[in-house]
Amino acid sequence: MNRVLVVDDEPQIVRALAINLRARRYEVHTATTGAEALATAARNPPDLVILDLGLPDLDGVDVIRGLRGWSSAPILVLSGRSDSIDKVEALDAGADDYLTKPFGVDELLARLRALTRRAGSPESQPAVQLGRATVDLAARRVTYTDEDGVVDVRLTPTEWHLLEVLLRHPGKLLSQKQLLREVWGPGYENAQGNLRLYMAQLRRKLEPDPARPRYLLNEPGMGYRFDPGTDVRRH
Amino acid sequence: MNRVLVVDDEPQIVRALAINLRARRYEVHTATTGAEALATAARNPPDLVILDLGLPDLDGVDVIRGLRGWSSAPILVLSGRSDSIDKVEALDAGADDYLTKPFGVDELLARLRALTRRAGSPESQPAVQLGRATVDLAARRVTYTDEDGVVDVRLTPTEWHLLEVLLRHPGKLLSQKQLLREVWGPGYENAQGNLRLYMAQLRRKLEPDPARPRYLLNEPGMGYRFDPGTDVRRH
DNA sequence: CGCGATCCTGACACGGTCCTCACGAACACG
DNA sequence: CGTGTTCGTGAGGACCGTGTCAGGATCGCG
Repeated sequence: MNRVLVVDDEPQIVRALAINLRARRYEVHTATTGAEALATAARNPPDLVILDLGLPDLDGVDVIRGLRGWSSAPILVLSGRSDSIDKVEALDAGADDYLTKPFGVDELLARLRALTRRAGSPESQPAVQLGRATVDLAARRVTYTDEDGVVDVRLTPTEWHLLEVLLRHPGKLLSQKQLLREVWGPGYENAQGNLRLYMAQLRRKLEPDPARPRYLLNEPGMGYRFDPGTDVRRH
Repeated sequence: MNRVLVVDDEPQIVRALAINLRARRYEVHTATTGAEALATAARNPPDLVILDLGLPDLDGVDVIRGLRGWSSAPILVLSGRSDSIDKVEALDAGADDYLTKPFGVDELLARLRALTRRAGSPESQPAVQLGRATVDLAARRVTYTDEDGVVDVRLTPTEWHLLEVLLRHPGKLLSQKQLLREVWGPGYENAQGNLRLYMAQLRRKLEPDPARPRYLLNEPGMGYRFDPGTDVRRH
């Protein structure tokens, strides 16, 4: 929940933002053109996008549409133009916020917090229990309480990303395509063998009995779902 | 998903916003003080809040906290002050957007659309009841409330597809051809045996008495219909 | 350059799902 | 009462999706 894509045609602005964000524990990827932005986003699907509208190759609105085609990550638009029409177009194309230059870094960071807060809202609780395993989304940490003490469980980046997507939609069934798009980006939608493999690894590391999963469930032909053990049904 | 609470101490601004919003089919409630805002919100829980920070009685941030205590509706803050510190405080207190006066109405409306778009997407839970069975289309999950607790019911992909088509047209009669074309695609329009089989499976899994269906009904020679159980005992 | 961790691909066994076929029941009609 | 049609139900085999393992490619790092 902290991978940010920064897109701006002025390298010094990108650098400045990246430094600020990395200091706040964000994982930052950058791009200076629209095409590069879409390619980078596909390779490392972001949880958050900071997008300058004045790009040399593509119209900013087209970049928004390109991202919205497969990602639902919040998009914060930066722009030098303060015309009302530009803002309306960008927001209606799928952007979530619009900030005109020059801006204060404090304000930018506050708006990013507001966006991530809402994007991750359904899961306001930072720690999720899977039997004996405890997943702390905020701290990025998994512990397993064995018979004699707590043990740290190490997850690879891809395992984290997959687990995060599942845990963010408790009880909801996610199709293979959805999962592949979220974690590996579009273009990997047919790499189902991949998904099976990482699901198996997650089960091996988290489930009490990996052979018969209780939390990371599969519905044949449909997809996967995270079933919180004793959950409060809501509607 | 369209009830808006407008809070501003200047009545003419409230009036102007209310007119604009009502013209766009929003249901508008208003308040001119912080206390009144909290009271009105409690009486008519809003889906969206437009809040001016310069209120006479309460600090705006306190109003935000008061709302956030029980509501997760998006809050858009209006303010005459453009200081960075004010924005950061409001956003970190739980506001979702911050707009400084003077502002364009177009921009305000576009920001409202962006907020409702994101807040409204995870909701809209269309849970359909079929007697003791509950079908959650969004989560793709079916539960059956037995004498002793809730049991998960597993449906195969084709069963889901067929059920989905039926539930999307409540009470409407659908011919065999329509159903076959929708679920199996064109070319299978004569495989009526197929349809009978899967209808039987759905009834076995969902109906209280599969031999005498109450929800998944057949009209001989015509087709099938989903009767949303208004508990009309027919005989 | 070597080493470890991570990521991806291919292959196989198993279980579930899908479809076809066949038969009995209910009903309308002459 | 016989006949035809339509619907419900059961059983069987072909096929697809899933879990799992092994092995190679790639990347980061000392």
